[in-house]
Amino acid sequence: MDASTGRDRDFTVVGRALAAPARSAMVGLLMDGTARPAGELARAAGVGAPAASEHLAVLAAAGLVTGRARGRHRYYALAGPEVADALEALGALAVPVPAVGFRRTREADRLAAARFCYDHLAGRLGVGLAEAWVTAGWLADPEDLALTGAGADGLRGLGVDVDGAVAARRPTTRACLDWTERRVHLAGSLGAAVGARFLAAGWVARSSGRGLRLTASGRDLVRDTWGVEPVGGTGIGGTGAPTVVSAASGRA
Amino acid sequence: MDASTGRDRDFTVVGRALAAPARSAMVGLLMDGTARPAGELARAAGVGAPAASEHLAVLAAAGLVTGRARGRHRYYALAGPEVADALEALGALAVPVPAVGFRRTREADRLAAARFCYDHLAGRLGVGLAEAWVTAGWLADPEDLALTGAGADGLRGLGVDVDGAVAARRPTTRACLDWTERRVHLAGSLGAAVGARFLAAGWVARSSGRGLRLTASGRDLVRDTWGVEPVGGTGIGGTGAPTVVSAASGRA
DNA sequence: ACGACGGTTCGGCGCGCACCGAAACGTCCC
DNA sequence: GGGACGTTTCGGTGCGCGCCGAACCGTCGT
Repeated sequence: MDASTGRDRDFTVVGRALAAPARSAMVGLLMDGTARPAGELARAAGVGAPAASEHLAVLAAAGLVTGRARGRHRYYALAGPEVADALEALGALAVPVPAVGFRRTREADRLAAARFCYDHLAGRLGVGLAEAWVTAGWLADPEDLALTGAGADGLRGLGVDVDGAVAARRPTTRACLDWTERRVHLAGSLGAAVGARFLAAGWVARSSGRGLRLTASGRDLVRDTWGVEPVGGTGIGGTGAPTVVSAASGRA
Repeated sequence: MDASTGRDRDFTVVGRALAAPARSAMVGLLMDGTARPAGELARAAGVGAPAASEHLAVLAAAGLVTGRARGRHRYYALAGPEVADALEALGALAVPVPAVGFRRTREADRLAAARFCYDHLAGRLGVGLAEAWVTAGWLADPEDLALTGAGADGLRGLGVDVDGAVAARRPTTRACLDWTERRVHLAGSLGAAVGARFLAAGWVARSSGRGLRLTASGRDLVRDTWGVEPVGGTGIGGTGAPTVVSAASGRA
């Protein structure tokens, strides 16, 4: 309250909300888009139930999460896709963490290869698919990755509930910036539908938390159909390997 | 330090950094990409010099700002474009502020119309130009808004230092998500060059802080050349008015 | 009806942070 | 060189936040 001329956007509320390690951990757990009961979040954050309850109240007040009572549990989830997007962008800043040590690097590598971002595919798999579908003419490449007619047919052929996605109130397609690849992947209701289909068809399987493991059938599918190979070999060195085999640059 | 399986990205550091109102105000001031001495930031944030110095040390430790001593002053600026991007994305979350009151709404409206985002044009002007240049074939529309040959010629014709921009170490073009329009505008070294040119040519003028005022010559230029009219009438209602007159949707 | 269980609210405790005043350091000006 | 000024460092103080234990409310099971 005060200060100079034009008051800008105030980062205080969301900053305070993310400041506490326990809250940061909770939000990190919810980044996969799932809704989890307060007790589980408390256990994961390493705090007692009362502290967790207050933390969740703070997060809710900041507009980052919402809670819905179901039965005698209370399920908390991220308030919306835009929250996941902003957090994803924030994550791109925090990389300087050295991240040495076996478990951490293995885990970080798995997340970089394929993971769920709120409710859609991300990581090298996500950006690879998005780029391949753009070059294939399934997605128009303006900033929102709009779905083309060919794309609707193609995705329907994969078993994706395209019609349900376009009927949803959310934007059908949106571009979400990836914090590992620094390139966009497909979000929005269609992104969610694609993610759900990949999971239901057994092309990907949840590993730890938001991490995803590409199954054998999924690996074959994405490699043979679109030339995407997100499991870039050793993984040492991280972001290096190119995602798509076929050329994606040049004229659109 | 602990907790469950795969430790995710940690929002704690940047969260803590943005938590204090004084630090948030300082960062807000630096969002225009300028470098300012510590004393000015202290005055703007309403704290004493010692507190400001410590705040800036915290921000520097979090990797958000960098300080360079020049003479007996010490100039602080955002650490890089990616910081500005992430903060811009964060700003999109904080909108729920009612923002009634004359001065605030007028100022917010000016910022929504045209402003500097770190070092490039943003607001309706920024996204309008980006979209117009995509439809004109100056920019390829993949997520990075890559510069085409025609775009290089066209921008050179406007007096933009295109060659200096491509020679810079930064990425030449990047897409930056706008928090008022929720659409992308042109960032990267080319975005900076465009912004500098617009300022030098007198097409825009700095109003308060990062706000920009479109001059008469600039208004004529963008309207007659690309059909962009960022000064959307009353401004009441904010985001409503379409930015570009010519159709931007449809097939790419 | 009762007890078990998950969640929230209420006091209270302790650490940590934000702020300032005083002093030290470095640079510019005369 | 001396003095002024901008900035940082150093102690020290006070408020606020994060945590817990205990108590209170609700739902589920029987």
